[in-house]
Amino acid sequence: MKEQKNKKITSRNVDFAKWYTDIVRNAHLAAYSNVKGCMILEPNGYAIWENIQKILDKEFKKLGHQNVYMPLFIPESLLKKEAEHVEGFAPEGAWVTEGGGDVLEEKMCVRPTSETLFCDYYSTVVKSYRDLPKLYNQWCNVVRWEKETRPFLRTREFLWQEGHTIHETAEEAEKETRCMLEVYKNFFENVLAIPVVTGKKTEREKFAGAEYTLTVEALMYNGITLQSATSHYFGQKFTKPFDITFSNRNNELEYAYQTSWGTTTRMIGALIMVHSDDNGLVLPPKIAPYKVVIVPIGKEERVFAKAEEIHTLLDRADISNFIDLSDKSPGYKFAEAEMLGIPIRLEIGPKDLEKEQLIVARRDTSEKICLSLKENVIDKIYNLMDQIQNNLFETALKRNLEKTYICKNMKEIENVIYTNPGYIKAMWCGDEACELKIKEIRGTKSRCIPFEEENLSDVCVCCGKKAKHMVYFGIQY
RNA sequence: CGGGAAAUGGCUCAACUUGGUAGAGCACCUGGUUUGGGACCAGGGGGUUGCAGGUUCAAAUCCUGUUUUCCCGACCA
Repeated sequence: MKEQKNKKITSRNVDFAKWYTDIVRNAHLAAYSNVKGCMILEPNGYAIWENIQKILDKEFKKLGHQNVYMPLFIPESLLKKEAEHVEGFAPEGAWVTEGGGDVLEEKMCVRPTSETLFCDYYSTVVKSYRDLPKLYNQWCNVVRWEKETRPFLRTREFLWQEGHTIHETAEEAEKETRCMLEVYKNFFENVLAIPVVTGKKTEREKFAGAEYTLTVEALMYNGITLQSATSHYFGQKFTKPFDITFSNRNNELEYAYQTSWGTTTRMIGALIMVHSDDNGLVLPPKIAPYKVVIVPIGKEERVFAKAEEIHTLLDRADISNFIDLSDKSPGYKFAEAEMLGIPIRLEIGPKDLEKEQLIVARRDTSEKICLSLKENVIDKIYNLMDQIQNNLFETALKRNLEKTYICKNMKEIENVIYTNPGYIKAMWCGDEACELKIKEIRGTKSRCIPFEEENLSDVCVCCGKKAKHMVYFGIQY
């Protein structure tokens, strides 16, 4: 075989970190800027984000949520109202101290998250149980001054959505917390084709200021875990300091119950690290900006005419696609389409016209098949997109299971983490000291306590005392 | 924020050790020939060497500071 020229990216198994950034750059998802940790989202990356927004937003609205927009700045006094919250976010605050050349009387934090802004607003508009619930969400950017940054996975500025809801009863708010977690889980599994583990964060790992935090955890190709979405139950922890009261059905003044939930552009990083390969990005059809690329071979007019015909056919079926009319060789176009992660490639050349067929290439398996033009092309494409979507999910799920280990003692954890990392299922006594001890092993943290716990053993993996919970542990981005 | 490495046309690198007007491949533009896995020929454009100081007759090269990127830790979505 002829040696491939212009081989652009580092192999995934040689240097995973370099492979990752090579994909980010070569698939034109994002570029670096002059500000550390602030990236330029390029059209291909932003288009994925737009699809994420479109699909999630629809789900949120189906459940009665409405979009709002809060200010970018939080006055210091407001941020400080809930003690745990301010403590949690203090190390990563970005502050504005001057405006228009004058030093500000009160410095302002560029929002790291908007709980305090929503609370401040709710305190003025919630009067009666009749005003509840408020089911608000906002799509925006937030800033957290991270020490170490990585495109998509950890940036100082990132795009996200944050839902903030406020309810009449604890039950209703808790139901919302759980419900939104399910929305995320379904989105990850059905749209992004990323299998996830869901559960509750330990006290140590929960959101600063929450009663408890529910989480969606995903496992990357290299066995590193990624916290991918969270849903928090606040109870009255914010409504008390912010004095959000309402007259309940018994005409008593009561503090309201609250939730918040969010997910970020980090998901794009997960898409790369779960599905992509040495040829570039691989995208599940449901999230791919373009589902199909048509590559005409040669310059015959009848070939272009057929390509146009297929293009129109796909457009009418609402399958986003384009014809690659660039002045490149077919081989170049194939490689480029693979780098961009387009799920399906159609090749049309003179030979195909003779045989009344198309060549269909799958991005996920590299398989090429002949598709007769006498058949229903659209049905076949729909069908193939489903197959690709399912295959990506199944492949990832299979890998997750292979990378899930049961550990009964610290030695076993060490062994897994240092040789072939992944999810570690282990029993835990509930003591933070044990969590910290486990963290000494390459930063292994508890990911979550799953909703369905298994009884792997009666004793804690660390201290040997009576176990309270089964916990997923792992190293994380 | 600690420890390490790096920054030279869009990309990958050379020139730096020993200071003397920055060079190649790929990419890009023009014309032509091509087209079933990263085509070929000919011509052409593009860099005050990350930024700011300093040393020197002279700095990509030596010195200081700074910014960004990558890797390993600590912190976190």
